Amino acid sequence: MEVNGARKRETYHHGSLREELIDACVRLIEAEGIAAVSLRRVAREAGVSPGAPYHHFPDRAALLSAISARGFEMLTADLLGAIGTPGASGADDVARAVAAYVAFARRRPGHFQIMFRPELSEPEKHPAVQEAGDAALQVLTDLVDRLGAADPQAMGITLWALGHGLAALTLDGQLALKAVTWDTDPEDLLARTVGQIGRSLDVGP
Amino acid sequence: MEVNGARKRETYHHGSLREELIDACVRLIEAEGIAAVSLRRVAREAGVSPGAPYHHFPDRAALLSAISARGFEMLTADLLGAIGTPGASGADDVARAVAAYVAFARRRPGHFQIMFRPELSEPEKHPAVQEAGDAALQVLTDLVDRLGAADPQAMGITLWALGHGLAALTLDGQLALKAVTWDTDPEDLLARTVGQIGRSLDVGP
DNA sequence: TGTACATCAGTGAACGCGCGTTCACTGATGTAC
DNA sequence: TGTACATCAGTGAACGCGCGTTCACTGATGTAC
Repeated sequence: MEVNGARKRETYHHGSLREELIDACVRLIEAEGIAAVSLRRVAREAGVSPGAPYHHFPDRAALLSAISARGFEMLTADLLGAIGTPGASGADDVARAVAAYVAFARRRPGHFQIMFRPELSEPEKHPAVQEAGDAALQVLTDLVDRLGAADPQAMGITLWALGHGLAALTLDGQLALKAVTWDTDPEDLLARTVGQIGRSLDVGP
Repeated sequence: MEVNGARKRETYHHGSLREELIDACVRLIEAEGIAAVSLRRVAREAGVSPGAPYHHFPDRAALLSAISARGFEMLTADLLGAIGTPGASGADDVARAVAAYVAFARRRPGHFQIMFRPELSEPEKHPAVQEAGDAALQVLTDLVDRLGAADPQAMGITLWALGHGLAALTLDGQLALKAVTWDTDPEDLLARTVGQIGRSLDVGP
């Protein structure tokens, strides 16, 4: 029944139920897909009763938007880490940023899926999500700005779209399907594509 | 209650309920978002009883995958139309294809959202969806192949990711949010980005 | 250290709801003669 | 043209289910004195 990690507590109070609910929700998406997510199910996975989450989140959307905001923060950190290498060229950094974006989506598919399903997390009610999303994009626009792009906003959006599109197609399984059609290895196809982007995208100046 | 077009029939038989269900579902997503979609609701919008759809689709996923397949077919047609202009340069065609992809997503947001939510349409049960998706991508790889790309597969995926990422960010409202942050016009930001892509993406040879 | 008491964080039963799907049925339509 | 009959495409009630959320409750914990 439970996906993972749901064992009896020996104390009445959980101690860190808020964190545990977040973890359980992410685990659940990764194991059974986003369609399996409900507050009741997440509570069950965390080993508590259906009402317990309401002591930590006002409603379902609040849990999901907490996950979303944290996801954007982690993405920001990953992007910053990827482009920090000293001595790397501009093209290197662009390819690294795109690769980091895709890697994030693969390593944290649960977060990633919630981040881009606004109908679930109702971000209009949770400004922290939007701020965290802004910060992630800011990393990309700062990068292309530093590289002398003529229109850093447009170039930043381009990078974001590239990373996002590649990540979405990978997670959806579309990339794997094409790999089958072309009788090639999906990992190799992805690596070639990221490499291609680094070589053929001219950021400027 | 009903979103649109749901009026009393004067005949007992509908005549074209299959088409009407598809239309009603697309209309519903566009009006209330994908979270509002259920078979019962779609039937209500179409003005028939909850059991009626089962004379036309074996289950809910079959309706959604019919929409998905049709969406991919329309996308393929749009892409072919966009790059058919005689005398256009390679860079023109690349920008045109990306613009057409985004335009499709905006003109048919209902279709687009279903096409890329495989957990709803269960494409593994409906091979027609995958074939239609393959055909759409084929247009892009054929294009870059014609332009002499060194690795048409990688370049085709790159174009797809660009179009897809831009479309997804636009539909999610992320692009509009950034436009607010930057105090600029979303339409202008999108147009600049598409133009940027045409100028800075070097397809080869 | 002990005790009274407020507060916190759980339980579990209950609510009303809409869902996907099934089924016996019936009205409308098409076909054979 | 009329009639018998098969088939098609609806109806509407019913099924069991899981959902989000509420609520009175209770066990555990923290604090003041």
